[in-house]
Amino acid sequence: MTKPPSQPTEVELQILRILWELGPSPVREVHKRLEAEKGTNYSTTVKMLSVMLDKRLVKRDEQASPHIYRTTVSREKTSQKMLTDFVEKLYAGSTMSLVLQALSSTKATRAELDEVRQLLDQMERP
Amino acid sequence: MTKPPSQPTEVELQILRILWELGPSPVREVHKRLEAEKGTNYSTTVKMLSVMLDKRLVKRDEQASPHIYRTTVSREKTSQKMLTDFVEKLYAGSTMSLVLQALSSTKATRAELDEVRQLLDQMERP
DNA sequence: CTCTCGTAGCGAAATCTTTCGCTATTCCTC
DNA sequence: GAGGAATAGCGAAAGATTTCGCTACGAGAG
Repeated sequence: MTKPPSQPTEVELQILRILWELGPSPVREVHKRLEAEKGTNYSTTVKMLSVMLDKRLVKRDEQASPHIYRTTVSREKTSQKMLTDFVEKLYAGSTMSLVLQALSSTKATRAELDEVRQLLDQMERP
Repeated sequence: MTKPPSQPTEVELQILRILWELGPSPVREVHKRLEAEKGTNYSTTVKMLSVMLDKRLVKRDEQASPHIYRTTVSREKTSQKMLTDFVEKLYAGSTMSLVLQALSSTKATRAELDEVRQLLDQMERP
């Protein structure tokens, strides 16, 4: 229970994504989405949320009549952490390797490319 | 068994990494590394390799006296696939969002930045 | 007040992944 | 050839994650 908080699991991440998108919501709303994505039972959603509550991935307002769940972790922090982990596992920690691979395997509009260029320039003057 | 081939699991990936690094190797060699990383038993390594054999993640030469295992998937293909999946799950499929986040959260040398610039330029002329 | 429906909570089953004990089998070494 | 060490192979336990059935409670309708 008090382990080093590891990565969210598959379903946990799915739920986090739904909550990030919807904002604080009752189980019912989360369930609607989850069911649409994978056809699982309402009980499953309730249970998963309770598991996530234990892990402190979400918290809830029990005052509100249908309890309202909200994430305790931001999308940015979470994806940052997962990204770091991902880079560590697959690119031996080299973020640049990942960037190069990501870029070279995707199409991008002129505007997007410019945006990246701008960021690169910005990185050069601290 | 005949499911859509999903992502390699944690340990599977660890073993793939070892094999990518060492090249084709007997269990013993893989085990040395794995044990160093997480102190598991020799039997575990054998079993994991056999599971991975079932999943076609590795193949082996049974002629050679200690059997020789080798990956069936390249590091590039695999990381590409995992990257796509990752982007899908966390950035709603937008590779550019990932690139931006990755860049903005890392330090890079001048040379590395230039390398990225070069790639960007290249992407602009089809 | 009683019924019904939406909401909550659990425990336990199902699934997957990881780990290892025990048993062969092979192959040196003496 | 006998004994010992390295190599293989399983099946089953241990763990982790996901799923759901069944029960209970509370609020509003009749």
